[in-house]
Amino acid sequence: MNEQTRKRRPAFDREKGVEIAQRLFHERGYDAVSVADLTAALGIVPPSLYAAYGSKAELFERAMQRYAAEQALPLDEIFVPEKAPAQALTDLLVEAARYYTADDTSRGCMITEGMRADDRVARETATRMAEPGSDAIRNYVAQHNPERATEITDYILLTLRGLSSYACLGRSREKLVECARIAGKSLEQEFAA
Amino acid sequence: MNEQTRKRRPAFDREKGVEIAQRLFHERGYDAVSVADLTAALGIVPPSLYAAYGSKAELFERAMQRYAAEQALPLDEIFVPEKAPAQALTDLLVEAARYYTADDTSRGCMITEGMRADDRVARETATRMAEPGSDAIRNYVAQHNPERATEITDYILLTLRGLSSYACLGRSREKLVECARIAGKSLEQEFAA
DNA sequence: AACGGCATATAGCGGTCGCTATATAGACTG
DNA sequence: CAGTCTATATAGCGACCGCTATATGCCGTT
Repeated sequence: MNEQTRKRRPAFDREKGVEIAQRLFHERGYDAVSVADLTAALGIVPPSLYAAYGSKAELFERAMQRYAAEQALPLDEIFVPEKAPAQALTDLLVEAARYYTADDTSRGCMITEGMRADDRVARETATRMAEPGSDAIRNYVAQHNPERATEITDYILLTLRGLSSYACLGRSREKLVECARIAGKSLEQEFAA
Repeated sequence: MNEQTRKRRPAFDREKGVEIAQRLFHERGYDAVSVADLTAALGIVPPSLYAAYGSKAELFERAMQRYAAEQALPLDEIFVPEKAPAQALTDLLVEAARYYTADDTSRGCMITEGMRADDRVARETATRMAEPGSDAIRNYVAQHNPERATEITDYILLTLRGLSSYACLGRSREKLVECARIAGKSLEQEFAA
């Protein structure tokens, strides 16, 4: 019948494809996005996706790298020396609350949520991507309170997970920011002692 | 060939099936447990599962009800009148930390984690199951600090989600309990003011 | 003992999953 | 222009998904 559909279209934009995949994976999570969803969103067919990215998991990794490069919390700006540690870490939580609610459809932290994927490879990718951020927080805390560094860092990371999870439930930005502020009050006591 | 395999086995224990399903769903989450996993664990074939429970989603609901009945935090014991509110709520967080790490293979809160399932029906079931607990906490907080009840309750619920999420990552009971204690320090300030 | 009802069994439905073998169209090189 | 190479297209692989039509063995009733 309509043989013109076989007409080959021009090569698609790889980087644009990663951007679209990033949005999809962030909105729904690795497991809930199928290769069919991805190819439909990218306007291509499966062999093109595999030729360009290798696999769904590798495309996820590229999407995560793009996310980490563009959406990471600005730790450098938050951890400035002239700021009191408790204030800086509270700012970190509040800023996270804002980041996690910046987009109504892509809520929470893509890396944090990726660590809970059902797919083992995706989970390990996300866990690996999370390490630099965790290390940066741990290092900062250790500079100001080496004795309680582990405990305080765990508290921060746990609260960040709470913020991301709460954001994914659709809770408002105001709610999250208020929770971040309350969580920050514990830090004042930790650094005052 | 071996026609004796057709021999029908005695009826299986429905309640025992719910117990096994509860463990599986808690360990891996709704989406990651297939009907084949369930029937294999129960030692039955799919038609028996559907005859007994209706569907995977309905078996999940029964498993959740069993979990809520057996594993719910003892709010009655924690919210005793003679305890200071900040202390009671800190106890709640610490007790949650212990509950969420009671079993090495079934970590976190089954209801909390169920609220993030990919399947819409399972998610709504979990969300519905979570309401009584949230309401009980909100009522307790409102009795002691009506002006800040919403904010404090959100902070508690968010921290509980953080604890559950951290537990699912395999973090130790000691880590979780310490985080719960740190989180509790914010509450002292909230109720002192 | 005969029988009806039901929970089991076998077998397989239509659908989706991630992924790929093969063919062909277009771009680049000589 | 002819030839080569790559990225597209069609079509479909085997595996698994939740679920079920149908047949049969067992039990309780009479």
